[in-house]
Amino acid sequence: MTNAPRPKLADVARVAGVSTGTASKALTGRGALRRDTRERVLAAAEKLGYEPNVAALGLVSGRSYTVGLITSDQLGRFSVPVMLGAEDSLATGQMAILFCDAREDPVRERHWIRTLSARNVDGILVTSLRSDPRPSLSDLVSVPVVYAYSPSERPDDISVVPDDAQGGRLAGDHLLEVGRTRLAYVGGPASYTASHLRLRGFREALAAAGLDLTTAPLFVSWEEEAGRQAARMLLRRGDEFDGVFCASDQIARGLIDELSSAGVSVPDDVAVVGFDNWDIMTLASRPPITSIDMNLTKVGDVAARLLTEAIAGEASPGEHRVECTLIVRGSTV
Amino acid sequence: MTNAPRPKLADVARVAGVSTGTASKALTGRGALRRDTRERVLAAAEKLGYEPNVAALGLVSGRSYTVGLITSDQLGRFSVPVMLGAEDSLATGQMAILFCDAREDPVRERHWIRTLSARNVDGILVTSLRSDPRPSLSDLVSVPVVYAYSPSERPDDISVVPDDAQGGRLAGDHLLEVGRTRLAYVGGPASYTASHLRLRGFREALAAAGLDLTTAPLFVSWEEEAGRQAARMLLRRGDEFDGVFCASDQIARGLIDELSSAGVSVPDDVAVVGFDNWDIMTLASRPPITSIDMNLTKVGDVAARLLTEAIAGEASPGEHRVECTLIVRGSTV
DNA sequence: GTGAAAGCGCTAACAT
DNA sequence: ATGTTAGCGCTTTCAC
Repeated sequence: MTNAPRPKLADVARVAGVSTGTASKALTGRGALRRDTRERVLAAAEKLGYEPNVAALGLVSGRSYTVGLITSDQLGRFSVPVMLGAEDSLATGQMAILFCDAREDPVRERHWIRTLSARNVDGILVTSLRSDPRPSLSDLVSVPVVYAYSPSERPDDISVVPDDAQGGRLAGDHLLEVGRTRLAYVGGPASYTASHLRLRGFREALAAAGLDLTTAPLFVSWEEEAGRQAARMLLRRGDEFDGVFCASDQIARGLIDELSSAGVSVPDDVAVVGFDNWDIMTLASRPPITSIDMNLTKVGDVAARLLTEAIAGEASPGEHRVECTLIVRGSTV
Repeated sequence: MTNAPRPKLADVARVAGVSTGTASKALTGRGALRRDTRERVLAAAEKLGYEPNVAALGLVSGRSYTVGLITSDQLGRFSVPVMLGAEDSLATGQMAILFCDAREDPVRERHWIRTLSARNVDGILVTSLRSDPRPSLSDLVSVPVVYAYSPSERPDDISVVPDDAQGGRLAGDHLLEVGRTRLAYVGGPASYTASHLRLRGFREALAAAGLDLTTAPLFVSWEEEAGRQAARMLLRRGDEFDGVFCASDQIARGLIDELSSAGVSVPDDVAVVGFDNWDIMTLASRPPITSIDMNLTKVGDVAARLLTEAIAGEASPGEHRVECTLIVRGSTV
């Protein structure tokens, strides 16, 4: 707990032998000043370790150099990379981030909206766990809002989402490349948009090769146990299959586990592709799982960039998609 | 993007037919006012949807009603619950949280310290992934700092940590209760304080029953694969054992997996207790894993409370420990 | 090119 | 009990 009150502009001005007005111009770079005056001020500021008081800046500019980050859903594996990506690009722009956890609760969300508006935030970033569209906040606030991961219901809002369909295509292309032709799909719950988008992309890839799924798509829950069940169902059906695309790494891990127990070799008999590229799952599985990475950090980064632009008055409405990436591991090669 | 400039105190005062000074007294509850005057002001504020401008408050009070939350380590599974716990108790106190990710990088940490001081934060919460002591920030800042999860090196700083030793005792007591007497310990890397504290507590529990480990403690890495290796080592040693305490759920899962493959039944032949209570691991394992929960949300909550107190001038220096909890599942019963 | 002064929204002394 | 006013730290006209 060091003390010594922080130096203010008046201190800098005094040390530099100028008025506060001049010091301000020198520090902000606005207005016309003699070179040596400017340098004297800069030197004084440096010497004193001067940092402008953000509250004062905010009062005069009406801005806060702060954005709100509302996580509308259980904060977890998905939101965190998005947050970090956003933080990175906002922080380099001198923006600070107010962290607001709304826990899927509209009441808490309202509370945060009020708080953020009282704090004059320059913009708001909204992120959720589910990739399904969420209600727009645009009518409630007077600053730009960008939705990351889970898009707004309103198409003219600014949203950034992973390209699930393209991820599905990657999975399909890869399985075809490693010579698989009798393919199955195990999605998450049918209530999730992502389950369908990933399937659609997967089918598009197969269609481009003149193929389709060998056996009807399965929709289960996201967990490992669901993957085990799915494996049992596929085996029981009796349809021959040599490749499976699972909509989560957890499903993939459970499925691989059960296939192995049943004497089916992965990848020799059946190649498996997962989704999420969650290393805790992909690397712990035997064999490790080939997976689709949603590049969530990039999602956050792009969202933050768009927010910064929107704050500057350059809006780019609509849904922006971030490409997925294929990570090849032992479950397919 | 609703517009309409936010009402200010002057607007409230005008509507209520009083001066701004009076309106301020009514709203803050300070000073003496006639009851109906106060109510008129309150009604006007309510009607206009008035929220005080935080920048102005900050300028006059020198406070910001904001705390910085610095995550000094890769933000992940451990930091997130701590953050959420902290958020919860700070938000109810009208405090907002500035989210600062320092990524284990001292340079970034310095950057944030400067930023936070420019923003006049009222206090700082520091959280890290590792439970080993970290360098103190006290000499760099002029506001209270509380360290959550990873304590400060300086014993007179305020730190909040999970009680690893007590967690180890819980594990020991439980294994004894379910009738196990030939016990082994598999820790994380020896470089982690937590590996030793958990072992110490475990041994204390055994000692209280006149026992000690049957076989020398193992120190491996935290992952599943390490658990598998540990299982092989224990089996190879040939020492008989009927209970194992693992310092992470990942280790426990790998160990259970390998024991099962080797024909050793869990929990019939060997009971296993994990640590972290990470459901992705504990529930996906077969059998599900009995584990020790560090109550990280509580750690964050306590840290936030202590920070609030410290800001109010009531310091409670020292290391505060939060108790762990035993969660019983199929791997021991 | 530089300084003086007003004003951002609010609170707290001080008048009345 | 209420109104008036100074001032928090800064930027920005407006004079000089």
